Amino acid sequence: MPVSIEDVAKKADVSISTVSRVLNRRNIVNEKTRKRVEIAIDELGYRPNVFARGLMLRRSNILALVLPDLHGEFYSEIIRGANLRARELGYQLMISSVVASDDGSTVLSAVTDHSLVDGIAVMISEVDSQTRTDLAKVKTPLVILDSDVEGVKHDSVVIDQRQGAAAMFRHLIYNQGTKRIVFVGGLVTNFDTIERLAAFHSTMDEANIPISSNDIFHLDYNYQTAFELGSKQVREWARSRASVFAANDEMAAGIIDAAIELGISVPDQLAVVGFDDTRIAQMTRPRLTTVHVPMSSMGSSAVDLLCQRLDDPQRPPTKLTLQSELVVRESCGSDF
Amino acid sequence: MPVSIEDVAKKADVSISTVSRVLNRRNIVNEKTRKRVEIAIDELGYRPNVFARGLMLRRSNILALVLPDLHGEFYSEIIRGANLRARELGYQLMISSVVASDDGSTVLSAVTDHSLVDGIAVMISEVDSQTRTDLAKVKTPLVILDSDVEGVKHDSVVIDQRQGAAAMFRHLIYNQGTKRIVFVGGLVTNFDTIERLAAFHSTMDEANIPISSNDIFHLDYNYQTAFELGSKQVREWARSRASVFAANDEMAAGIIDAAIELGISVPDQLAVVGFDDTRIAQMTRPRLTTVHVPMSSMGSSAVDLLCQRLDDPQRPPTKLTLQSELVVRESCGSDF
DNA sequence: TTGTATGCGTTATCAA
DNA sequence: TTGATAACGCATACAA
Repeated sequence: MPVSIEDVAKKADVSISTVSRVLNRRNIVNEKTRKRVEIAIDELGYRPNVFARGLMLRRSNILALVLPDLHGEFYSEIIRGANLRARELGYQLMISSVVASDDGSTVLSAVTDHSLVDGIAVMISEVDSQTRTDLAKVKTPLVILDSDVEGVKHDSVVIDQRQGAAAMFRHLIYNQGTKRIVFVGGLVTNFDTIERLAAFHSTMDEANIPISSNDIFHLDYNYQTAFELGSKQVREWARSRASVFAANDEMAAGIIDAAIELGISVPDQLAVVGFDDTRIAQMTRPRLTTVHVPMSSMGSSAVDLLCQRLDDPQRPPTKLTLQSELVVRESCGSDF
Repeated sequence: MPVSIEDVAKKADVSISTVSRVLNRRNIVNEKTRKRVEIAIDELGYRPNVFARGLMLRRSNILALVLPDLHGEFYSEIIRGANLRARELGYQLMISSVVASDDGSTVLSAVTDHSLVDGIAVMISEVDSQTRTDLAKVKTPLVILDSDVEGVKHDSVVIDQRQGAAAMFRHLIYNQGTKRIVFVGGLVTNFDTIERLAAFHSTMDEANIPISSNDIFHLDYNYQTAFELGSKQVREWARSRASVFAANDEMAAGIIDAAIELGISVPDQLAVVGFDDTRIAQMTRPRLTTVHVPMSSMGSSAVDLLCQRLDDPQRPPTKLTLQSELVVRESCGSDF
């Protein structure tokens, strides 16, 4: 049933090599016979068999994107960016995500098992040594997204979150006159949280504001848990005129809703800011002051880097740093 | 560099057929030699070449998921469900999405070009005849998501939205006493919109409430446009105690925010309901009354159907209907 | 400019 | 229970 290169050759009355040439290096083949072959290809609806071709070329034109989770706007934007760019460059994208039970190694193997992918973009948010050693073993071109796995000489795309976070803290401190900032982050082991926490400490130091360890919370990036935390804490926070820095927009939204439910006005009585600048940021009331993270660019850049390496394997490892940017909207207030 | 089945054979001092047998039909091979082969495989870190194997088996264990867009919670949940199930069943998932400029055919060809996928799940929201004829040509196992392409005898997964939408309209009419419902849908050509509009008409007929054509709007499923529409219309709607049915949660959120911005209370002065039950539904204030659509089930069911067909190509075409369900929360009010 | 022949790494058939 | 060998569909070095 499937039509092969041989069928085309027969129909066009040429050899299979000629057909192959028409398909690949069009130039060296005679204008007339080329036409004939092309017609045959068209009429037969011939499509080269990817397996056979892959066997020769050792290329599939498939890229893999491995994400820690598929939940939420953040990841879907990365997928979107990656997918778009991949198509532009003539690649297909395979998606994989870590299931709860997985550890880093499972994921990688899940993808590398399919030796067919030409390259893999992996987002690593939790950096443990297991993942690190696993990664070192991979021979397929690899791009690390988000976090930076030291000692592994792969390409990577990272966000300069320290700078974005610092801009946010400074805005809160110097423009809004905040004297106390509550930090609501993700897990302690989460790379993003670590980075933002670092920015938190340095900026507060710089402003000579002490940080109470009671003002640092580690949640899970979800609306619901943030809402629950907010329900308990929001009164006290408001009383001391604190500002709340949530490490993503969802948690910010959760805290805002908790505050409103308790009759505390945001931003008048409590400033709450987010991170990422997902669409949620414009859907809350007040709209979120947040830090814009170029999510879809992360995806497309990862694909770019991957393709560049495929074109030139000798290329020295590149670390691409994307900027994050403070976006001031309403939730941080402007007059207290 | 890549270790082949021959290397393993040499190391284990057997023929390649024995190695192959160990890999596939373990039973017919002697316990001792099997052990030897397995050790060799392990030590060499051998992984069968997917291309060569695919060439023989005509199977890649890759499924494709083609979506009209990658924006938003709705699609990402479908991807999530599909991805999870695919992994459970030992498949990898390839994602493709329609870019704005694409028509239906481009998408399909983009995937089918890679003759390597074992099956394709396509979500079709806009049904035009072009897509229809294109689909008919595809010989790869196909599952149609969401809409129902008549005359094409493929498997499909659809949502019983009429029933969910009808439940919503009835709730509005009989429980909430609404006398006027404003319908805010997507494009006129959009399958979901068509279905829900049908439910709208029949339920209103059933209740003997006339529908003014001025009360039917066709937007684009986005927050922003809904917000803009709301900003213009919301006063008038509230004045006549209308209820607003938005065809997805995002638009409902947009309208609610527009209302609130104009000092109109939801649901006290205006009831607004959504559709889909994405996470947004719980993040608005008031929380959205909406219709739950089993998004991740759509994804996983599509994968299921695909795999079932792969196992049994003769199987008669199956149409799987997933139920939608009214979820009453706060935005529809309960006392007017 | 075109055709012939070889090999890519598997699985499957058939003999041993 | 094992091994030799023929496909699978394609790209390519080499010959014509």
